[in-house]
Amino acid sequence: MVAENLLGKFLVRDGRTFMITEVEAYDGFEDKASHASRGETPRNKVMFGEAGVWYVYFVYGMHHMLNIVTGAEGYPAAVLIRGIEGISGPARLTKSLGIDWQMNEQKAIHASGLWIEDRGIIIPKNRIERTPRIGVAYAGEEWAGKPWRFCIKDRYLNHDKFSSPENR
DNA sequence: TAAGTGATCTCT
DNA sequence: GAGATCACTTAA
Repeated sequence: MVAENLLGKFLVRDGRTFMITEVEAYDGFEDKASHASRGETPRNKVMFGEAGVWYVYFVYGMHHMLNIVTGAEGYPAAVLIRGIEGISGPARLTKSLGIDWQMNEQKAIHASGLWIEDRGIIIPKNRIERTPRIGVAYAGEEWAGKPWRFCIKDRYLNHDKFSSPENR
């Protein structure tokens, strides 16, 4: 799965690099927790496009969320970047990196100012925690219960709010 | 634990 | 057009 492989890669923004520590997958037409589950709309159309493109949207009247599109063209899938080294929480992440709607539909390449680098770090399976996704209870048990959230179990990363997943 | 906040989607 | 909802955070 693509989501799991993003752990340990680096998010690069304006010359600053941050290791990705927490992600969630949203996959396919059936996934009731995904914006794509009710068909293509102006907002989610980027999820249906090519992989390697940012999907940024605005929720709760104040927060931007950063996702990377992963599926094949025509198949809606994306990974929500929920946390990076030193920062936990998807909205805090976008806020501190200055990411907003302008990044939506941009490619994750150097020219866009925001991209992902593989520096050869491999996170051992036993340091990866799998849990249900956060904040998607509305999707019903079947989909909200899917263990599609991945984070690095490392008490020395994200120690500020690392225990927040249990709070749900 | 609840309120804040506004874009987006669904239904009139 | 109106009303409900929401892949969250913060302060208490």
